[in-house]
Amino acid sequence: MPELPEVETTRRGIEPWLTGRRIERLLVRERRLRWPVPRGLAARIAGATISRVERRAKYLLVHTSAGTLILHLGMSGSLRVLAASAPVRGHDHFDLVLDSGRCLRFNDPRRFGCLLFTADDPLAHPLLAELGPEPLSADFDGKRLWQRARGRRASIKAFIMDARTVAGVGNIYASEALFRAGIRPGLAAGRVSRARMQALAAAIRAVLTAALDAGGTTLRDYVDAAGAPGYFRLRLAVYERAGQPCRKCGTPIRQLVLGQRSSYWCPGCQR
DNA sequence: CAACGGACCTGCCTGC
DNA sequence: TGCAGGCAGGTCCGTT
Repeated sequence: MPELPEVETTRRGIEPWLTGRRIERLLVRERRLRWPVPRGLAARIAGATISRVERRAKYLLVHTSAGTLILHLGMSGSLRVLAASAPVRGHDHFDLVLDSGRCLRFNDPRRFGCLLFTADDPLAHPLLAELGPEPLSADFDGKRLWQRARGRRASIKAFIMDARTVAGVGNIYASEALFRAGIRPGLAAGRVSRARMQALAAAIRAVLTAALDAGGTTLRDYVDAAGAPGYFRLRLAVYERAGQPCRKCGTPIRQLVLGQRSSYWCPGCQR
């Protein structure tokens, strides 16, 4: 799935096509997503005007005059802006049809994504209320990371992938950020020094920014709003590079499983 | 509370 | 060739 850079790339791609448009209708072909698409949502949203498209963590929030659509891409989801008449392909689960003749089409083979709705403040929605700070915002720093890690015995990798610690860091960028910060992924979070947490916060910010500049990472399914892949895969230092030489020191990259997720690291560069 | 395993789902790859 | 098993970018939920 899409982690923060892929979701933000999607947001930037769809936003100009959506803002100011009227929703003609919501066409749901498959309501069985991570949570069922709410019954009656189509009737509720039809005719509403879209005011803006926001991202919080890996959620996309489509603000409209009727309320806010809450979207998540799950592991394999993507959103594209297409002509409303474009031929439907497998796993095209819903279209948000706009008055421009185009539609926002959601495709998700694994159906881990979702389409929900709230008429209230979306940031107060149960799925969003407990999220940690945005990593590219000013209220995210190493001091905060360090304070939260006190007494934690879980691995530093699992710790930074916990959305309550920091929002938007998934499996790829967790490994990549730890490589950049020189920290072994299996180290207990509570044993990482304050100085190294500062380096880690900076590394998270740097890797997400670099990935964003490259349009994200495409491993399998991800495409942006225009159907194009992201090119950060070419620049991954460790992710899915087990056995290959570290680009910095030549040591073979190692793979291990932490919290049921594959993790990659360089024994030469990471302590 | 923190930590862990299971659950949700399809597609693709490997090995027997 | 066919089939079982494992794995994949997320994250909620129930249990220890």
